[in-house]
Amino acid sequence: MEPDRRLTAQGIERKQQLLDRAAELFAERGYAQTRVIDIVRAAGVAKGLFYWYFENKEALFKELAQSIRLKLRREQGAALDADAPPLVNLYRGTEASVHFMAEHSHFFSLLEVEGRNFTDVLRQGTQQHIGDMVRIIKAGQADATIREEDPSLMALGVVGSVGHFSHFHRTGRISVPLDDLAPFVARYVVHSVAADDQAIAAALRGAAAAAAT
Amino acid sequence: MEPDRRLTAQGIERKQQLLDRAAELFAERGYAQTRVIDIVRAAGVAKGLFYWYFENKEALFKELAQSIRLKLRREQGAALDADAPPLVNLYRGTEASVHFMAEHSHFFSLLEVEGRNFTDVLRQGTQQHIGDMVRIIKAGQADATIREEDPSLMALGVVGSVGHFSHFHRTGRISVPLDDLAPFVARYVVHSVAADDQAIAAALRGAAAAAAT
Amino acid sequence: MEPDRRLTAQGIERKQQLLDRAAELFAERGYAQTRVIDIVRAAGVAKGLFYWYFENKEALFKELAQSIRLKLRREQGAALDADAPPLVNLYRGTEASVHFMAEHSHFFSLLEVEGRNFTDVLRQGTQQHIGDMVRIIKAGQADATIREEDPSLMALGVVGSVGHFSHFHRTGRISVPLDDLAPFVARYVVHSVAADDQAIAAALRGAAAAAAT
Amino acid sequence: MEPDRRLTAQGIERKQQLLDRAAELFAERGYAQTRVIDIVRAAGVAKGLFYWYFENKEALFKELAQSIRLKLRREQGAALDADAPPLVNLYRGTEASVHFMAEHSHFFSLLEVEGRNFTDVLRQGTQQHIGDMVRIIKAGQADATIREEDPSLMALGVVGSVGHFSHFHRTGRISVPLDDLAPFVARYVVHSVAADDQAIAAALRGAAAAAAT
DNA sequence: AATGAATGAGGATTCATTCAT
DNA sequence: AATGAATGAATCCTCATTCAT
Repeated sequence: MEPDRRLTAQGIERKQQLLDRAAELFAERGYAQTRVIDIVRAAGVAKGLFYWYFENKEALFKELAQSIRLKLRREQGAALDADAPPLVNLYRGTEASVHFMAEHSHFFSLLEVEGRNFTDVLRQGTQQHIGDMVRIIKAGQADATIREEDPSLMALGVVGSVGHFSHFHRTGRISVPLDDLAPFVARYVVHSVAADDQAIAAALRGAAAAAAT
Repeated sequence: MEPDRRLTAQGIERKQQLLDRAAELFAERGYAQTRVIDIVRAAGVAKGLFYWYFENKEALFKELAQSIRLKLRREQGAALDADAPPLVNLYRGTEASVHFMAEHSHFFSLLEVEGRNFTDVLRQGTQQHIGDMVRIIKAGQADATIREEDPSLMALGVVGSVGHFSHFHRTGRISVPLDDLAPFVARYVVHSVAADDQAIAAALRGAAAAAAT
Repeated sequence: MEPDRRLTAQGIERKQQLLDRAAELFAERGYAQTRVIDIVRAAGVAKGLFYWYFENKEALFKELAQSIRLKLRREQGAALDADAPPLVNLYRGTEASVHFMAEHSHFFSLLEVEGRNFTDVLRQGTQQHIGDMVRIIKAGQADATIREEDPSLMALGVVGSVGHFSHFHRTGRISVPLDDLAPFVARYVVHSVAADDQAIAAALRGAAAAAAT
Repeated sequence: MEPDRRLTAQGIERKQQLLDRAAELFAERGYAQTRVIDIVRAAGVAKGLFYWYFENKEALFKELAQSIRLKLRREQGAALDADAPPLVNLYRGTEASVHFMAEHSHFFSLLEVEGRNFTDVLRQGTQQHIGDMVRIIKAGQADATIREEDPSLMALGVVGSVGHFSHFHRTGRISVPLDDLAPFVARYVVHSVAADDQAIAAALRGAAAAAAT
């Protein structure tokens, strides 16, 4: 009816259970194919209880969206280091992103499966990420290590590659272990945007050095 | 039960009507949110007729999938030229693909929205495309114009980039006109996989020459 | 609309085809489970043609009922011979009935399956048969070869036995060949109604003698 | 999907309500002519509840079949007494069966109307009954009170007679009161199978003596 | 808080019948 | 006469949501 009640510790846990199970099921089968009864069963509670914690199925979905939004936002800043050379930063950020997306494959599956209903989250989520990328790319163009093309397009290219490789890894299309895949993707995007052979060589050296620390 | 009948010209047209309207509606709202009655209304026929042409809703969906698969395959073959240097082939194939996907954004929206239900189509559809890419990449590695990395991964990178840029274009995230975007993407993937500056320069020159013909 | 038209020879044949196929299918699966399309397919004609010959599905059924009614009536008188001793008559009539029902198992299956819709046929059909039986039984009671019980009940017993054994034979429950079954049933009903051992012995002797002719 | 839940007393009652109403309606109009909504209306509950208790319409039907089967089996065991002389046992069993079938005419109408769909139930249900009969008949042949004929055929004859007389009584063809009909049928089947006059006389005496207890 | 029974709107599918050719 | 495409009423079943306990 108007679930907005103050919850006990137990209640919070229960609710989280429901959210988590729902996220899994939505990611697996999609929103429409997941019945409320599937969710409550997975969470081991009675059907009626669902409506104690959530107004309805859609409300749960929105809450899920909100929580994903938060999670993404929290993690994002961490990956980049403003002081490193742009291409090295790009390399390391990419490597980190691939790892991050693999760890939360769950959420990203859901985002993909129900992308239509997550338009805003996807926009907002990538918005910031892309903004970061654009800044790095512009810096690289300034010191001539990144080639002169529309920075926004290149940023989309980078973000897209990370997303795609992660997707393929998540869905079993790529069987290469994550620890090999992440540096591969990093090299891949560096090549995609770098100005020339020299810039590439320097970036890879820099990344190796940073990793050695 | 049995729709597999031989159809008259009129019948083929009617059936295509239904397929087209369904594709539109599925792309707009998704499979589950599209009722059979919505499809027949959009096509201007009675509900019962749907079942004259299709076994059921799912069968129509599969036929749609099949037709997309065919379209892709047909187009892909045409784009490539076995005799050209690998990187030039890659360039031109990429450019063509971006155009093709933009022209059929309809279908590709559907593929994305209902990807989960198209798993097999997507697999099979991209399978061949990726196979072509792998072959090109291996040829490039043989003549040292493409760098030495796992060819399958690089192929996925190329195919993924095309897909992602197309998606961004389709969803309005990219406002650059298609005639500028396609060569940009082609350059982008050439950079992603090329062995060195020299190979890139040669490829771009080759592509320009071919285009001038 | 108003199929009552004068039919050509071809037309009569076609119509009979439809009736025959329908009878088979109704007997196999029942009326409701038989679709019009099943009937026309079995008869090898187009669906629309059905309605040229019959007002609708129910009308066909009624015509079928009518034709069964006629067939039964025509056959019935033939089996009995007024001059023979009652028990011999009973014996021979029973034997003949078992054969007759086996030959037309088709119709009887239909009668059973759709008994509810054949109430009148069943009534009328058995009415006469039972009437004949009652007459025989009364004759037997008059000459003390059949025991003194309600003649109608005994007649029902005899008719019921014939029907039941035929049914079991038709449905494969009885694997005894028809030429053994028929005399068995005849003996069985003679025992059921005969007054005493002596009457039975005489009847069996009489039947054997008649058969020898 | 899953109805197999443990039910509360209330639930059992509700479910029985549905079963009973369904049995009535099926017997009246037949399975196909009875809509789910007719059943729930007759039971005074909402449509959806039907599917809480039953997987689907067919499942209810099968459960009905099962319950009839059980009822028959239970009753049949009770009617027979292993120690009595075979023909007496036959007499008494027959009498009891006629009463039983009259009391549950409901179910038996259903069995007849939907016999085609109850094939397995009918088989299994009568299987045991006939098995019992065969045993009795063999015992009777052993002590020479039942004539030497195929025991299975005779058993079918006995069971058939009971069924047929019950049917005629149920459908109003026989107006004799049940308390007169039952002994008549018992006498009838005794005559059908007995070896000779002496055996019959003994059986009738035995049955009368047992009834006097 | 918790349960699970109860409700009913919504949507897919079937099939007798009609109709244009 | 004949065809097979077209129609839509009828019916089964699903599932989100509500409710009594």
